[in-house]
Amino acid sequence: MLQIYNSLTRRKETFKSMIPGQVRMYVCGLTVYDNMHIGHARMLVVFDMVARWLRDSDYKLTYVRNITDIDDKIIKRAAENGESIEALTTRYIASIHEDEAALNVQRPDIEPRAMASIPDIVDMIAVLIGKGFAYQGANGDIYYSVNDFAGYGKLSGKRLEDLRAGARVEVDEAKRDALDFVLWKAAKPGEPSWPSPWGDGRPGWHIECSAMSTAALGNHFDIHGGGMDLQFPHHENEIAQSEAATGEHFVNVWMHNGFVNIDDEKMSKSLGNFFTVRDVLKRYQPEVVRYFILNSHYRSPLNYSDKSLDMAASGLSRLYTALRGIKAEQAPADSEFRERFKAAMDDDFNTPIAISVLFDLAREVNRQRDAGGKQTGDLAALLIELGAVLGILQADPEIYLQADVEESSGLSAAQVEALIAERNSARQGKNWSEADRIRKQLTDAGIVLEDGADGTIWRRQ
RNA sequence: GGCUGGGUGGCAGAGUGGUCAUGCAGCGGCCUGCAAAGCCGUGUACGCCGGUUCGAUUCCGACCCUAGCCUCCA
Repeated sequence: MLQIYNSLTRRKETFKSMIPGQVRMYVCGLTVYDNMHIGHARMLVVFDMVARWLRDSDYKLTYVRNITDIDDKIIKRAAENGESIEALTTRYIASIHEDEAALNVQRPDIEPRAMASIPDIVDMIAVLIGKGFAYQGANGDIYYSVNDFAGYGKLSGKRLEDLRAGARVEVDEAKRDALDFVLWKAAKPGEPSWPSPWGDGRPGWHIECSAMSTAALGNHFDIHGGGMDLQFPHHENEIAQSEAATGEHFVNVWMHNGFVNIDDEKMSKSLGNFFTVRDVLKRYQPEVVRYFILNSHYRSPLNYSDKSLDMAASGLSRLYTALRGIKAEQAPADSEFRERFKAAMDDDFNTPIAISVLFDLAREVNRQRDAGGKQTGDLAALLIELGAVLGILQADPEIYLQADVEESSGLSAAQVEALIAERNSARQGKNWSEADRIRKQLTDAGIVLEDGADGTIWRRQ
């Protein structure tokens, strides 16, 4: 039985899908005006893992993740670059899709874009105005009236009075209440706009997700995800908009992934302390990044550093080393490892424990191999199969272990093999000092040699 | 100030009312020309102070420290 921590109730609950055997999930995607950083990668990998586990648990999943392609920052960036919004967003959507593919993140079933969803957005705003939940300010903007929605604050545990007491709430003459948020921004010169019953303009950010999720999945669906920072106000506002518009309960389970930190401080654009996925992939294989992310629980903070990535690389190498030189056979249907893995994943997607099961399984593979056991190939197949749920261990071990990255020490596979051949002829002549000299040269270049009965194999550190 | 979280062994990171997390690093052994990899063995970890209990890192209370949100943000 799958248990999921629900941000709405602040506890773990047994997951029960609305339609037996089917799950509908919406996740807030990226605003496309720059390359993605490791924090975005975490969100993508976490919900990819969730999607894989739901499918592995035999749910028919409809996974929707939006693209925000119209927004203040996009307009600003396009103006700075002197390019069109379309050119900017097209470029970054392509970049993000490339990074996703590198990280082995499967594409969502539906990837709606805000600009293509304007009619749905306008419709929802019209309903909100009609029901008295929204009004037009003196400046022409349409606002949501938080005082008219009784449940405002239920997701984030905030009360309107407390929010008003916060010193940083902006004062805006056009709003009836300082906490009211914009649904439709009246057109400004030089900015893109669309027609609406309230004049030309463009949508506010929050209404985009309400409209896109409802259009794709209906008024009421199973899971809504996103980063922890979206809980308030974005998700709170989505609830207010959608529930006011439809009169129905919006989402059953709210899931929020934790942040990636640098030196225990949130990684973010505004703090300027972020690492892009592209930069990190110059030094580490994408699978290392994926392993690093899944090696801690999705709700915990994750501290990024070279050291932690190095440690992740070491751990992943151990798993691949267990698979090295073994022909995978038939994964056993019944296995203690399989059961433990499932129990971990069913417990609110506890991937650190699931990975620990992989290590236990790798040890058993190694033992069996050392003992010449018949089950070696079967257990290796199981290790690969369970790895697939996490999106790891799917490469040929030889290829993974010898793969080069852009910023490496620089020895090509051919150079390594030439040096190995040289060393092996020295070894044949029992010229140990020469053999050790060559090995030292390789070690210094990050190449690890292993002399076995069938010859010498190598890998990158 | 309000609302959420978190403080675990050298490091990373789970978890639990009373023998095991797991990984990295370290140490000893086997193996090896020597290594590497692997296997075996190895570490009196749970912020502080009280309380409940036969027994608490795990439950309760206070305290200290820390992160996030309250403004765009995965």
